[in-house]
Amino acid sequence: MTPAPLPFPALTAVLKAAGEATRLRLLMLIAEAELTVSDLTAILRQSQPRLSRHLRLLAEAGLVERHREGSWAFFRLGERGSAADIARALIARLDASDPIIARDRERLTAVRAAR
Amino acid sequence: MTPAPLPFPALTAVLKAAGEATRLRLLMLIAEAELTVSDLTAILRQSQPRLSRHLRLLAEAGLVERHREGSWAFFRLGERGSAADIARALIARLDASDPIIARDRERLTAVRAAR
DNA sequence: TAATCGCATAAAGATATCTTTATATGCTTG
DNA sequence: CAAGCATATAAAGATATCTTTATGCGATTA
Repeated sequence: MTPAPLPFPALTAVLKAAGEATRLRLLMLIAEAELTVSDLTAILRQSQPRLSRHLRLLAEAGLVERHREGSWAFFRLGERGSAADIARALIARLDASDPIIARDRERLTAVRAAR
Repeated sequence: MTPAPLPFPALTAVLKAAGEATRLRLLMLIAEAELTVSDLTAILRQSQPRLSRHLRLLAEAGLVERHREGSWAFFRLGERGSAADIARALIARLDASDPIIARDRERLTAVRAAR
């Protein structure tokens, strides 16, 4: 099954959203687990408003989905068949041994363990 | 054969380069034919310095290759196995019936006919 | 219910990116 | 070789994006 084609403005938005270091790191993490904003601040060591904004941009581009549970906001990759397929394809091309990514993943493991 | 993985900074650069409307249009066109800067200015109706700059950014990200022939600069997609594979994958997800893209392609046909 | 937690958002400031304008260089052609 | 063509690049101005700081609000907890 070939992926659903995106109109030009939608594809531009997806790439613009993914083409920023912090947001790409967020995508990598969210692809591995459903995570909350505070999980992500703990992993990336960046301010909560900063990450909230980046997460909003990712959601607006259709790359991630947000769902609230009580007071937490969980993020996960968008459905298969959506723009998030592009995120999956990109992640597959990322060198997992890259130090930035490897460190983020270590911290992700720590955060998950601390649950 | 799975595509060569990119380090995190390289992937960020690729997405940043592709995530801009004019550059994405350039990629679409260059994927179809080797084109010169003046071909591209005729198709996109944008100024020569503007396109030269966008082309440079695409080349720096490894998406396109430039080669000079006399006084012309031809652009084509980068080799298979390089970052340009991502460009190919993105193009495959673009809705070819999108009006912007369709119009660009018509003009591309006209430019090729005028050779 | 008062205090805290988790999150969102807006305003202001800082930074980056984009576009135009002007100019330079190397071909090519008359 | 003079003129025009194809391209590149830099400076300046315009615009967009990002980050911090401040604040608000609903949910949770003491």
